[in-house]
Amino acid sequence: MEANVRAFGSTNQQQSDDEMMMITDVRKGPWTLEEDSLLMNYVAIHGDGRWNSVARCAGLKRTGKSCRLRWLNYLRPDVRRGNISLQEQLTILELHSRFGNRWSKIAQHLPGRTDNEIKNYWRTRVQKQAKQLKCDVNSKQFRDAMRYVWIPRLLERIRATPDSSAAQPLSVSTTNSYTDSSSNNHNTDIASSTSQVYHHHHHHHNHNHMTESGSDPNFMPELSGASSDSLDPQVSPGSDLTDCYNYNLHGGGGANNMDNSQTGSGLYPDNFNESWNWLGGGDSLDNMWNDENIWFLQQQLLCDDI
DNA sequence: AACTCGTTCAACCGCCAGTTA
DNA sequence: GTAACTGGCGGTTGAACGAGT
Repeated sequence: MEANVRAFGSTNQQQSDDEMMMITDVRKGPWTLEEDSLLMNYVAIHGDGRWNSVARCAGLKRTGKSCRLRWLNYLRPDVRRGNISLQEQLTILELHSRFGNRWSKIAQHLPGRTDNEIKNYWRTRVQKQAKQLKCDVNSKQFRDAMRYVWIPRLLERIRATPDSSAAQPLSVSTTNSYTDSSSNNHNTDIASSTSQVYHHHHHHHNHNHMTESGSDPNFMPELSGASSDSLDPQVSPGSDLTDCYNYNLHGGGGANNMDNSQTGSGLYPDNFNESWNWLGGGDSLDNMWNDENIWFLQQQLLCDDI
């Protein structure tokens, strides 16, 4: 699995990486326990930054970039990995609508989360749903789906969730303890030190029956004040956005702004209803845009100005 | 049991902007 | 001014895993 690969390339940067490594073999691939230990110990003493120097002085046959990535995404003390809370999901959706694929910008508003994790979340969860809806993740249809469905439903779920009832044991490492993180490994032979890969899987399908609502077309700008910065981290029992789909556009008898006139106008793909219906559900869809919800949004606006 | 397939996520790559000599 | 260096970013890849058959 591990690979000692002679670095090569045509750019100046890659050449500099080569030179930094004294034209020796550069290790690539998963980090070993020993490498993590070397890096953590070095950073603990000397601090981070100057990553090429870190790699060299710590005795790691890694590029500075690799060390930086490992530290930022895995080893640093405040990194959080694992289940993404409802608030975090909400924040990601909202911030992505504002910033697009500027993952680091989004990550700034999610303490402990890395741009890499948010990017992975988006690609694996959100883009998957776009694919199921047979629309492009950047399409208006999909943006509207987020605006009118996911975000209202997330808000509803957040509101409906007592402070701790939605929280599952945080399956993330909140410290840089190698023991903590490795304890989450699945079938990883730590002793072999050939890989130290953390895996966790979300297989929650906690299909709550929530209300859904259509909403003000200006919803997103108003919601733009929301930020997880001001919210306690919670862990969603299901970070999969499908949890938010559990409703029936036409069933359940609820009012819905995504009515036939909209779906028939090309705003939503032909299979839109089917894409939602596969999740089941059938709740009342009205009342989302009631005073309480507006109040909730206003509170979020007050909490943070991004 | 063995195989295929889909999902997840750690880690890599190329590019670029900022900094330094 | 500029070439080299460094770090940050977004896109992509592929190994590991679970589920399904």
